[in-house]
Amino acid sequence: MRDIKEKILHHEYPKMKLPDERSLSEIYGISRSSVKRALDVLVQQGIIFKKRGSGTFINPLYLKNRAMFRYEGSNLGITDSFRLDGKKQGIQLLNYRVIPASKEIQQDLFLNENDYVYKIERLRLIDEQPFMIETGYIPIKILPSLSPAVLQKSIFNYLENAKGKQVTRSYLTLTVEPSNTADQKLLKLNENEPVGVMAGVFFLDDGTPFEVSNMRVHYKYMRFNTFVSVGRD
Amino acid sequence: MRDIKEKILHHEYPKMKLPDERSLSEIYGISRSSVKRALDVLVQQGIIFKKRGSGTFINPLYLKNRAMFRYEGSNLGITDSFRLDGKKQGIQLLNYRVIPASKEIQQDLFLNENDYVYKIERLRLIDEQPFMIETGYIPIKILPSLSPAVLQKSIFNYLENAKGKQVTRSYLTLTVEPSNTADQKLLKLNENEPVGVMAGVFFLDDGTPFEVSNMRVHYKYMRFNTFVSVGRD
DNA sequence: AAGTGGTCTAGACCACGCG
DNA sequence: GCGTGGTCTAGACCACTTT
Repeated sequence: MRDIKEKILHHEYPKMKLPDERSLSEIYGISRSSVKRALDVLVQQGIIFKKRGSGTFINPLYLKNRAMFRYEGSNLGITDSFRLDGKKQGIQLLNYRVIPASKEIQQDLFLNENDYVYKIERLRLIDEQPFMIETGYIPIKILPSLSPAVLQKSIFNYLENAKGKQVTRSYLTLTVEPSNTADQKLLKLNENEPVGVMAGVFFLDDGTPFEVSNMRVHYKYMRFNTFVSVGRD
Repeated sequence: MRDIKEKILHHEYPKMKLPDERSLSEIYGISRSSVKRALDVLVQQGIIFKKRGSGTFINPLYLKNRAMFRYEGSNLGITDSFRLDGKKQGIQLLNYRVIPASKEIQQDLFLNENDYVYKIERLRLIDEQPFMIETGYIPIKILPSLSPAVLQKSIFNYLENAKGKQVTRSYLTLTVEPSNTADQKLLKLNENEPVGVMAGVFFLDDGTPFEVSNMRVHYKYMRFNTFVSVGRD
């Protein structure tokens, strides 16, 4: 997959068409099924598309306008899902305590009756400008040692560096709401200025639900790019 | 896949856990590979998640979020992307004319200097309730015959039924804005009630950019579910 | 050690598009 | 008719979790 992607970017398929799957399987010395798995990922990323009976083609738009497609579902979490290019990020810890997991959170994180979670409220800033209020719930059994110092930085980075665990997926619901008084105060909004809300669960690479998060985002900073493809139901 | 989805929605897996893949393959009399393909789609849709060594679990958030109108990663287009379970949809044509494509639209739709596009403004309703203002630009050369009658219904369906072309992908940017006076009037919003904006391009299955669209959605009807996974590059 | 998902294989047969 | 992608099979072996 990596090799084919490279070749596409380096224009090594001048006819905008890939070799057929059976040839690719021979070229790379792998089974056709494996070729299919690889190509299906590229389809998902919008890089190629397949036409039954005709072949597999490179999406010209991907080459012409790579910037447009570059989210590629490959950015996740706060640290890089917002366009922070070179801007200075800040985190202000608003509140932080350990509480018993509510019924709802138990359900979302697959916890038991007597499991505890951190409740973490943070204000995120970019270039001194507050742009997001984040409320997160993390099971203490996943991160038994979480200090305020760590919470001033990216929890995801901490997880990866200190624990070798990666946050690889999230299931988020995006909605829109008028701002409430807390939003207005913390995010410096007027009464008629709204927030975007991203709420959901983050998962570790092994599938463990890791955090329930609710993010209220200043509307000017709320921007979400998505490449949608039709599913066959 | 359909059967399992049904069972999930009808809470027929009370432990939030599916049978293991080998059992499913026996239950349905299919190979384990086929079970995997089916489950992988449900994973992609954020309905379930898998934990190697443990099993396959239902995403509790998915059940919670089965609210009214959803725009899912797996569905596209207006007609079926919003889950309109039994509700009556309406379309009101606000405005409709042919204009030269602006520079920006030329770029987005890969048009030439002197190409023309339809500019189509429509108000969408659900159960008599207006919920979205839609402004679309479509090249006349793709749909030379577009009548107001067609515009009262789904353009995507028309494309598929009359022209045999399918809209299979879109690239959308989601943002949040305070409502303007036009929004307030058409969508029956108060001054401090916002709209969600979905703007982007729709593509045909052969990769042709087909429509530039801007959708302003009543905030109560704006709900976007997304399952993000980190790409392995 | 047993159970569960992850990856991969080598092939069969089907459905679609095109010459 | 032939070449192409689509679907499916029946298994092998690996990696991780739980008992």
